Amino acid sequence: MSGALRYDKYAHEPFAVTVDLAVLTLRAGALHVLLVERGQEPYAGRWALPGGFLLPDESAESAARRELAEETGLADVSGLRLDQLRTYSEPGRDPRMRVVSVAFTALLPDAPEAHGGGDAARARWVPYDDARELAFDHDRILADARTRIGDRLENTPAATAFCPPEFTLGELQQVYEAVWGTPLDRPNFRRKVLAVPGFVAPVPGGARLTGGRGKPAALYRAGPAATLHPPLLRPQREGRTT
Amino acid sequence: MSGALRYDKYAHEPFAVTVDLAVLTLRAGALHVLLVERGQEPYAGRWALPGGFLLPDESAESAARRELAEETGLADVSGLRLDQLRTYSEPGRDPRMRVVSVAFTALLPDAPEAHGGGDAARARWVPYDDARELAFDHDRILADARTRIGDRLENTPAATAFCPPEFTLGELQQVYEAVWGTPLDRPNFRRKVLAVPGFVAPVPGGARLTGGRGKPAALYRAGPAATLHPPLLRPQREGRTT
DNA sequence: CCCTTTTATAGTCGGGCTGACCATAAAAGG
DNA sequence: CCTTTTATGGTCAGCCCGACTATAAAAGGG
Repeated sequence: MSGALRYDKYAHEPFAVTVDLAVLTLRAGALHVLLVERGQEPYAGRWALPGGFLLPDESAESAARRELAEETGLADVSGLRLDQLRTYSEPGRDPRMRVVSVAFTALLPDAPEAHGGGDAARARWVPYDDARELAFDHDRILADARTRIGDRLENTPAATAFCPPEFTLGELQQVYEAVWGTPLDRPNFRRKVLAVPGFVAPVPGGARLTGGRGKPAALYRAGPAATLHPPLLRPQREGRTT
Repeated sequence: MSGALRYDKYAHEPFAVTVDLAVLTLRAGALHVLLVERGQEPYAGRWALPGGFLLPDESAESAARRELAEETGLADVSGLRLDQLRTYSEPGRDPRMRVVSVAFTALLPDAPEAHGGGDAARARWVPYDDARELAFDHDRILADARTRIGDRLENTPAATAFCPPEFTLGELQQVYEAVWGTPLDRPNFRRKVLAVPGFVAPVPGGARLTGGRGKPAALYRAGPAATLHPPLLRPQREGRTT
């Protein structure tokens, strides 16, 4: 380590600060996560969440947005919503030195194929269940991200972030089913979604025809609500003591 | 700033990492927060949330627990639950240098008077509404903490953390009313609390007599549940577009 | 000592939401 | 033309909820 920082009357060791991103999308009805292949030690050749170091004059949110653009080549990063997940600071989570990492979640509609860029040797969308044995403590970060997203689906319109600008209620239901891992009753789901003011709004005149196999579904857009009242609670989670 | 850290092929500026604590309690039916008076610049003489720097070999959670013990002299810090709130990393939040701060919340039963220690010139319990114009961005952290705690009261037994080991349902209701800022109907509150499995359990044989003004209330202890099913939702929050 | 006040607790009742269904509509495919 | 598939509409009983009334058991005051 290089010199200690002088601050008040203490001498403080410096820390490296990074961001990690759990970027989730839905492909073919299954939850996928964006991973990059590490090019160097430690964990060379292992898959990891995209991320990187904070620059001297940017916030963690800015760094997360920059890294996302650099490592994935996504175009519309500016309009994308990033949510802080939590911060991981255990000593030893990076074998080389003290690294404190601020983790974020981001949700995308069905994704353009990612092309690795920046530090990442390669970038790929991986089915959530196949994303195991990641570098560092990224297994845990990813699990925390899924838990958090599942909770947010109950109280916020976050599910619409997985959908294109115009979507059917069937697509929205697929989001809930994929994230919660539970099948839902279609008529009841529709009734509850439409009962929440500001969750979704029908697009003025349209229905979707050519693609569908059955009766064409009505199209909706995300509504103005920031929170869902009443919430869309998951089916019976029993009271876990854990 | 002193030397930059060498990491991978980049040279990274070092950051100072701190923890800040929003420690809340209930006194006389009102929400109070633990504040310390700053002894030095910047913000000398201003009130601030307790906190401090991470040591080289401790996690943010460990640092938060240590700082809480040092600055308040509380005895039972080991059994106390700390929850990560979020991390604040905007450049300029500390006028001297880059400081990234991980904020925590902690909930206490009616509190032993805090005696300042460690860095803090003085430590005091301050009514939540009087805690304004704090140092740094602590106004915002404190507001975020209250929002978070309010949400947690809906889905977790967090409210019991404000109560002594044995408490009445009236005391528990005061917690909800103080945090949410809303009066609740007593019979309905009782019915809902008792309907949640594992939220509270009656203490084997007791009722509380001497202190009370009216009919003595039954005593309860916190139950084993980690989440509340069904949740105790706040009264009609309208769907805010914000 | 009685009566009022205060707090705890029990119960009631109608409306609304929920889950489990059943029914119908509108397309594609053979 | 008939089957399959998906979307959408409707029903119905049960539960939860908010609002409210009633009763019980203590303290306090005249």
